[in-house]
Amino acid sequence: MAQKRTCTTDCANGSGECCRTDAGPKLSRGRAREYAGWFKALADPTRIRILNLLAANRGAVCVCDIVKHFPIGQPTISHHLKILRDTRFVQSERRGTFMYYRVNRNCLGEFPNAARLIMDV
Amino acid sequence: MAQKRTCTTDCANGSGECCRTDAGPKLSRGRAREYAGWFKALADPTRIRILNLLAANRGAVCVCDIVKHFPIGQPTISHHLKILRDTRFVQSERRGTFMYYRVNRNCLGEFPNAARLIMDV
DNA sequence: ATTATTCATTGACGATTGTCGATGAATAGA
DNA sequence: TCTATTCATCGACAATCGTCAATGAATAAT
Repeated sequence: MAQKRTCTTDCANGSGECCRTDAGPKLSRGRAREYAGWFKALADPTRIRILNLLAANRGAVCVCDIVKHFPIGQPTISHHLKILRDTRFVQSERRGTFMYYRVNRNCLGEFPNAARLIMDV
Repeated sequence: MAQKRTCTTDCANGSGECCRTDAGPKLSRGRAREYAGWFKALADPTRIRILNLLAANRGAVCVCDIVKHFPIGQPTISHHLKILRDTRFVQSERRGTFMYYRVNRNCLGEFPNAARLIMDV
């Protein structure tokens, strides 16, 4: 019978022995799902460029103008805008028949916060 | 014949008229794809919690210890670790039969940079 | 009212993703 | 060498995603 080998996960106490009390994730499943959904909204090149387009324009931009800059159809742009709006990366406003979108600049500050919460303590 | 209506995308010059020169995305398709791939690596709750687990442990953690903390199989954990490693969110190191993973803390600083590049200028 | 325009929604499709079980490669002890 | 263990890879499956064409709701001009 072969002797049971043990891994030697480094402990915080620096004992160098196998860490029987190694820490699990501190983030709850729910919060992880929340963050994942947030990152998922940015996990598409088209959405990133839509966001970048909105940021490049000082004011709000109407959908028809957004569509002009992409080689995909209007329904798809609307689909992406909905995802960005649901995750609060953009805000929308109606003016008559037109829908205007602008980037939500508050989200910029949220990035470092998210990083800290995931990667720290 | 109905008169053509025009949208009134806000111009930087504040003219209030339809902005015929509204800016397109500044980010190239290639760079957008690069960023999207980066965010895509974080677009899954399990990967976020793996990252969080690694960050919660001071030293490196071997795969078998990671697996203990999740209700999914070892091949799936390995799959997620590969994605996190390919995107440089984690680093791996071999010690005998065991593979040890640690979080790459440099990535923390990259978050604000990415935010600025996407949402600014 | 009628017509034209903008934009969101629907249903459908291929492609991608997360998961699994099974297998294979590498290593260490007997 | 032989056996046991760890971990990565493969093939398969259901679920999700990005895209499209078609349709619908809302608004404005005639």
